[in-house]
Amino acid sequence: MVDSDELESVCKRRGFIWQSSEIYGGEAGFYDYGHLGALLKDNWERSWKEYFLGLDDNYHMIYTPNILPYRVLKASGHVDMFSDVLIHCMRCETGFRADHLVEDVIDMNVEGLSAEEIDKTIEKHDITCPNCKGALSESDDFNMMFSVQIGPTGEHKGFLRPETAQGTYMNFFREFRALRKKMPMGLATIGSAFRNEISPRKGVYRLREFGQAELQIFFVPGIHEEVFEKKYNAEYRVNVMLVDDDTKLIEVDELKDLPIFYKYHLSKVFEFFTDKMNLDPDSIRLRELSDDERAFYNRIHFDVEIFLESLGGWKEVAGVHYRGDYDLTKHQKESGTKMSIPIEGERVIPHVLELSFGVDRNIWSLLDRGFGDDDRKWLHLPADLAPYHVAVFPLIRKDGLPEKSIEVYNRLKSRFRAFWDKSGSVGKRYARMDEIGTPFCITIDYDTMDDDTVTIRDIVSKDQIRAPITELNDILRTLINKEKTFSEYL
RNA sequence: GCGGCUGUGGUCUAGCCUGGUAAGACUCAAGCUUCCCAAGCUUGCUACCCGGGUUCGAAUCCCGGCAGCCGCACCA
Repeated sequence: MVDSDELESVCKRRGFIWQSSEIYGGEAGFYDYGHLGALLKDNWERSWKEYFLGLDDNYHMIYTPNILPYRVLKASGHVDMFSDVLIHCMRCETGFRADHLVEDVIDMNVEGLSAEEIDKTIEKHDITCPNCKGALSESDDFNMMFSVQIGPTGEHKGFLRPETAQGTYMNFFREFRALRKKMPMGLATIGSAFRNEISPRKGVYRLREFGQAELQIFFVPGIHEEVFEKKYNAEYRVNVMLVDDDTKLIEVDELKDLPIFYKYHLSKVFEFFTDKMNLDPDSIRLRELSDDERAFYNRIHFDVEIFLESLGGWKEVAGVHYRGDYDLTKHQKESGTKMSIPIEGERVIPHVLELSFGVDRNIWSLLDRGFGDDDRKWLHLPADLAPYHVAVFPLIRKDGLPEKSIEVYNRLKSRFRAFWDKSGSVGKRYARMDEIGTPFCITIDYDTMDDDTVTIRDIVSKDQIRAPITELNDILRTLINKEKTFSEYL
């Protein structure tokens, strides 16, 4: 059982994550990454890039701005759809989402209606507060986007982007040409997105500014799927929960109604969590969303959920969304810029498969799943993601051991993220490294002074091996890259 | 946004009811000690969420704000 108070305490004490602007009392929905959190986040992002760009030679990274002009988000539908019409009872003050209230009472689809239209509907059907039958206020449009004024007089309206994807969609055609018209094409990006959540809570899980890592894959169904079919492994096993069903581990090919391009990427996403984040398959599931839960433009939608005790259960950390041609069609129509590509003499607008990851939620998952406070407090992180790969200590602080340990540290620090310490006892230093997830600790003792060998201590087992200083680079590299396990060196 | 609870060194807590200039544990830093898993010793840094009010005097009582937790609502 993860003690989330203890985990939070470690995060603050050691330098991972804490509330932003805290010296002024803080503001809900914003978090800072300290020096260890920043290392962990950078490492996760690097691993994500290596893995997902590695899926295909035509998958690439791009970066686009945080601020988008009004017209972009008008075209994407966010100005109209990314908002809630709120209403409250004038007697008992209870607040409601106006569209839900109207739908409950008169059974009509009010999606996309403006505040004025909803007010008219409420008046027409004489709808009152479901709690106390009191009269309802006029409804109020609440858009989840942060608006910004661009330019000296603010004459250009814009928004902080509510998702990183729109910047990518707008670049589809330029990159299609720059990449010499090769399809399928993948454009990935990592960056911040902003949503003015009504009630951000649960630490880093619902933020107003958060990181997204997204890969948008462009292709034309029936034309460009061969690439995926070749890579697809029907026997790959994934943990899924279908609508109205229990969680079960099955071969991905048993997901019969899904196209291969979808199953291929779904299984690769699952593999990222098991192989790169080292999460137990039992703690990960792919959950199919019902029609109600899915955004209207998503044709197929599975969320990746991880069981996080600190947040009370299964929590969404990523999603695989088949968005069809919705986005490119909208941008072609509103911008007047061609988004279609020539296929057998016709022009076709490509479809999009989106792999979307919440960066902060993924970082939190590593901390939650990795934290143990049984006999000791320790973090079990994948070695290549840990803030430090290796720490170097003198066993005791005399007889030249500290100087020798600095020599070893200097040999390692250009190749690894290394840390050197001499304060307290060696046990204390191991404990400190346990707490921040440093997988390996090297100790210089009296034998080192005779024969230039050192001990390497493993965070998981606390076992030690003895190795010559000259072999440290190779041993650490094979351990961090998982070419060999620690026990194979025992 | 509504209701309930809460806010004290880096972390976690005591003190608050019954106003009189803050205590402990751990952590951290410097040093001593120490031949492998938070030992011990010495010294040291660091706090009453913010603002206003009552009072000779406020961590303590009152009001307002902010933040956090729980519940409701929300989560394109």
